[in-house]
Amino acid sequence: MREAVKKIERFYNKKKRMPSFQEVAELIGYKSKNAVSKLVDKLIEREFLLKDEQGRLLPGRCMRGVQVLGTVAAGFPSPVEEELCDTLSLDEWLVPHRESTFLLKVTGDSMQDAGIVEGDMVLAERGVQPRSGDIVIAEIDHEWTMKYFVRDGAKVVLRPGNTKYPVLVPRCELKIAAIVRGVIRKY
Amino acid sequence: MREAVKKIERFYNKKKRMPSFQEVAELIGYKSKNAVSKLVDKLIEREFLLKDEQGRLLPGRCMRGVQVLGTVAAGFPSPVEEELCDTLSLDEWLVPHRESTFLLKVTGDSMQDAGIVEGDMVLAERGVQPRSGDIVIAEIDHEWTMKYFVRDGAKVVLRPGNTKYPVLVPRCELKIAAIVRGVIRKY
DNA sequence: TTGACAGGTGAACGATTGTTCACTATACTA
DNA sequence: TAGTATAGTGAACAATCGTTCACCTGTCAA
Repeated sequence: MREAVKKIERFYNKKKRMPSFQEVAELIGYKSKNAVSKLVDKLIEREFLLKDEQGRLLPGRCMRGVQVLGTVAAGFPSPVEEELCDTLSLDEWLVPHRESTFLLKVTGDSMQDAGIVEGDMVLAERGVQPRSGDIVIAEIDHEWTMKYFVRDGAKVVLRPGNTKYPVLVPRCELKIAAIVRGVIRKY
Repeated sequence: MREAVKKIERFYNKKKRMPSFQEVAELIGYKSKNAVSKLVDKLIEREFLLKDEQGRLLPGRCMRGVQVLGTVAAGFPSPVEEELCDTLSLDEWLVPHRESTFLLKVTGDSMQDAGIVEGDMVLAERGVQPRSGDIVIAEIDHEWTMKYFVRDGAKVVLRPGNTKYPVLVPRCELKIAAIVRGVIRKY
């Protein structure tokens, strides 16, 4: 049962598509597609799988993404609780609009107080109106930089997340290219 | 051409499976599957799509994931360069082993010098041998915490990423549950 | 001992799959 | 003006799809 889900999952990760009923049969060791049909019904009930309108298999919520557990400081979930956990696809969670989103590598330490350090990847979204306090990717006086976007009365300034650096006041022009939607660091 | 890719991409994101040739025809406005067949051949050549061994469509590298651009401080890519960019699936990039990886919400500020602040999500992987300098999720003297794992001679200590807090030396027992593989922050 | 039931087999079904062929229309080249 | 790719149509093809039916096992409770 649980074993079958894992095998289907492996198939999906390798081939990047869901198996057919016949392939599931071969995967598990069944000799009949009917056995698969009954198994699939149960897996759908437990949300491991989905079916499209033509009966083909689709990955359920449990097939893609990462398990989400509790919090670090507030204690660690027991193995029993883990079974009840939710799963989350990083792509779907972090990237609502694929076309206008892109990834940018960070250099410099001008945003380190915001927890963004050299080597981090930044998820930025184009074509969104920035609000005061947002972190933005901007072109100020023909130079590209990442800073806090702050509306100070009628004026707009770019404030770094590091007291070592000065607040930038646009002299001739300020173009907001994108706002930062997320930060990703990989060790 | 580019339009067709976008329509297929939308189909894939919505239905979580690739369309059949007939569905592509309806999507684009073709009345013949053969027209699709010829179009697909070209899209495969440009790596927008793939085919499996049975001729079905698979998402190519360009269909999933986020565009990766240059660096922030080192200048901003021009629109021409963007076309040459690579794409990256966050799930595949950050989660090599789905079964042993999980997501944990961070509370407290004990790792803020490492750029991990309250509210961040931490990607942790179970069952890996920690090396000195790794950030780990550990149970020290029956309490769960996230700290640097430091091998100090023969002894092992847990060092926080914040000078406000003391270095933890395990009194009775220290269990390393997982090592931190990544940090994710969403605004 | 009997009955019900869950789990699996095997075969047949219509529907849909991707492929292929002959054919038409448009656009561009020589 | 004739010739040649390019792009799309429409129909036929075998193969595969998921579904469904009757049937064969065990297992467990009454």
